[in-house]
Amino acid sequence: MTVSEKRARKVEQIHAAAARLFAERGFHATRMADIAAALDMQAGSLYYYAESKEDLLVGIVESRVGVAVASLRDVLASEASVTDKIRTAITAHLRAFQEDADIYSIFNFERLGDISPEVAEHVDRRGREYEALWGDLVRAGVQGGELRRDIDVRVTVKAIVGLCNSTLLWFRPGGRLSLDEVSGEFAALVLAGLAATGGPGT
Amino acid sequence: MTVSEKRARKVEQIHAAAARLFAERGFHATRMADIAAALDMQAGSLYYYAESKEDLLVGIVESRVGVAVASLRDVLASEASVTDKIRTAITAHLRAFQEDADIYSIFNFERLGDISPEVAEHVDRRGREYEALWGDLVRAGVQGGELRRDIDVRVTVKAIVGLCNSTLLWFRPGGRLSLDEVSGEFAALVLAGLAATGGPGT
Amino acid sequence: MTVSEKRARKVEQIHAAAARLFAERGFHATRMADIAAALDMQAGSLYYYAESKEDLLVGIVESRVGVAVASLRDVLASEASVTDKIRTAITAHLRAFQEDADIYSIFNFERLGDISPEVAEHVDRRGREYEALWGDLVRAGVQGGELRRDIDVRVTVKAIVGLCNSTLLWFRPGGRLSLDEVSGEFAALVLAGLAATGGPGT
Amino acid sequence: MTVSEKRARKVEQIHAAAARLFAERGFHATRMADIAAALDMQAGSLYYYAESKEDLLVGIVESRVGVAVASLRDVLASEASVTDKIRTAITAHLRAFQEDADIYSIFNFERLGDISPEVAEHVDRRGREYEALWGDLVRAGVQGGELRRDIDVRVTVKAIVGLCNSTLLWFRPGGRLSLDEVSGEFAALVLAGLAATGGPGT
DNA sequence: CATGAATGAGGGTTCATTCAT
DNA sequence: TATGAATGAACCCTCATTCAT
Repeated sequence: MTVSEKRARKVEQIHAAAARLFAERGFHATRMADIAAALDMQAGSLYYYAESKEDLLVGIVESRVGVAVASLRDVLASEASVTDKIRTAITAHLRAFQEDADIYSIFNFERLGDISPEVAEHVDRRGREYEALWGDLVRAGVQGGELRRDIDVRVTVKAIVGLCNSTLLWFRPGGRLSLDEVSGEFAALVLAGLAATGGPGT
Repeated sequence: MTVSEKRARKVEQIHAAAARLFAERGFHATRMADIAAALDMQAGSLYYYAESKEDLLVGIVESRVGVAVASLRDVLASEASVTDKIRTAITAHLRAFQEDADIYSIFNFERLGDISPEVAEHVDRRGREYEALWGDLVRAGVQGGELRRDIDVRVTVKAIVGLCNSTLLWFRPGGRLSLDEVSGEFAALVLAGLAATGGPGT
Repeated sequence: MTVSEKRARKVEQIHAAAARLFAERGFHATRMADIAAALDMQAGSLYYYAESKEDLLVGIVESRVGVAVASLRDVLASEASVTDKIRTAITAHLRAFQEDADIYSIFNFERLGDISPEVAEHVDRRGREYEALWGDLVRAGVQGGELRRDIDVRVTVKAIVGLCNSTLLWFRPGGRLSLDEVSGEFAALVLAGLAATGGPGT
Repeated sequence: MTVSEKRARKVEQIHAAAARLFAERGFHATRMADIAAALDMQAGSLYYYAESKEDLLVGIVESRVGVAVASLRDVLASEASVTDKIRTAITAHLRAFQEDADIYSIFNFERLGDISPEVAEHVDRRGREYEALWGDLVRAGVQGGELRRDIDVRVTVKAIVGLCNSTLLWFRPGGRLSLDEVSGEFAALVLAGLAATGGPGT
């Protein structure tokens, strides 16, 4: 393992520890000393790897933003029906949250604009892209007759995304229901909620 | 107006200003001086009305927690069908959020447990009560045949509440859709999503 | 004494204490705690009056820069001969240094450009003005025949000013010679050094 | 080249780089990392050649102090007239400053007493020796009738040395005037300023 | 009640220095 | 010898809180 590989690994460890604490306690309530302690270091040592606490947050965010969008893009690129795509996309969303709960908690709950306007704008842009993809999916469903004609696409997208995001506040793996059960339940609610009642064209 | 009435009014003004700032910037990022400045006061003067910044948050939370539950209890006490009650309850939820966005933002996004375990427990208890009422409503709908038999009540409740809560992040009065339009859209999604497909008893 | 007068007085006390320490130890070697201790305060309290340590330096410099130039301008406006003006101006320079040794030490020895480019530029500009006035004086002496024709005006000015400035490093009131004796000696050296040897026009 | 020669050479490089930075930015504003960077090294590596930052300064100062005195002693040992010796000594002073501006900037502007009282005392002693030599020269001129009787020798020496030292603040080789021109101008000023007006013995 | 002033604890950050490799 | 890494003390600065007036 080269020197710079070791360094990169350490940076990643620091990002991971910081992300966890930022997600758990919030950016402001997390002290550099907390992050350092989580890694058995001194606070000052962190500055060997990051220029500032803010830089830590920016580094975390920048390194992960875009993953969610990419994953949904894959789902959309498939040949499945809109119904199947929605089901799959909801599962993907929840799975991403489970795998990277820290970063998504930061995206959703931290006021990034107060910390770094640039990174906030970056995250917002990705969020808008994500919602735009969902919008395309829903619109396609309406046009193809799988989904109701009378829905408002943008509010519907907000609803689906908000629904999925809300799991951040309560879902914990190992609880009563598995992630797949929850996403199944969500998908059933959403699909039934949006389904065209009669056949296509009604 | 008696002296103590004036005092109570001032306390309320302070709570309102603090609630707004806590909601906008977060508890940690809000300084006592910010709150004071919003009221054309000096930071030190706040201590005639609150013992501490924490106490301010606790006061805000304690004075409002329970309103949401009470409002839902009213909805449940009515004679309407489950379907109508759900529709009304969603509207009530969104309306409460619009009227008191600050306090609900604090409930949803602030880590109360890190500030005051007691108040956090209090809020959580009310939240559980609120969800319990929703649970009763949903269960009644299932039993009465208005709602699908195969739903998981607790996840369904999480879904509905999470859906409604998510409006805190994007809904702004005066936007493209009115609050009633959004709640109508949400209700349609939820009701269609949960509706028993065949007639009662199927 | 009004509230804002008291405040202004305190600011002045802080500036004076800071100026003295900056002059004695240098800006970087002076800690905010040192300044505060000189005033029987806590370091944090200084921030009630100044935004930063840098701001303290800037405040000190900005409030005094220009005094030396003004004083020389007065000398130049008089009706005396160039010879007398030079003598008077040298005395004025040394007297200003004695009265405000702190600020002039800062001007001369602190690297202001590393602390605040704006304030450094301001001080430099004043310094150039000061030298320009000396240049006018010396040139007038040459043209009027009081001073030698073969001198280089700019170097001569640097010499005179450098000579006077050097007293910052060694002159202390109460020493063997009084300030007037030193300035008399300096003036004699400079005037004899620059005097036209023959009569005017030689 | 032996191992210890290589080491000595490296020490000298480090001293040179450190001296330059200390002169440019000041001791406190110069970081060990800056010095190391100037030599394409890591800060930690400097500790193979110096025990501390302070030690670096001490090493620089100790290795050069005395050169100026030696050079003046040579001038004094010659057979020239006092007038010629003064002219030569002024040139030597300015030349030494040009060749070793860094070290003389440190001598003149750094508060050595705050860093190492011993080295400060050493430098001061050398400075006093230097001034004593100048004093001998001036006194000889007075006694020999070349210089005015009424001058105060010590102030005159301070004046000459201060004058020469001030070039550190503004003289840059390659400017409008050469170093020889400046020292010629200075010598003319000083010699005319000190010259006995009547013949010897007046 | 309200304010201006002051406090002091604590947090982010810097940097000379050390040390295992 | 040189480096990357880590340390820890110290510094600047913030801010909730207190208090005399």
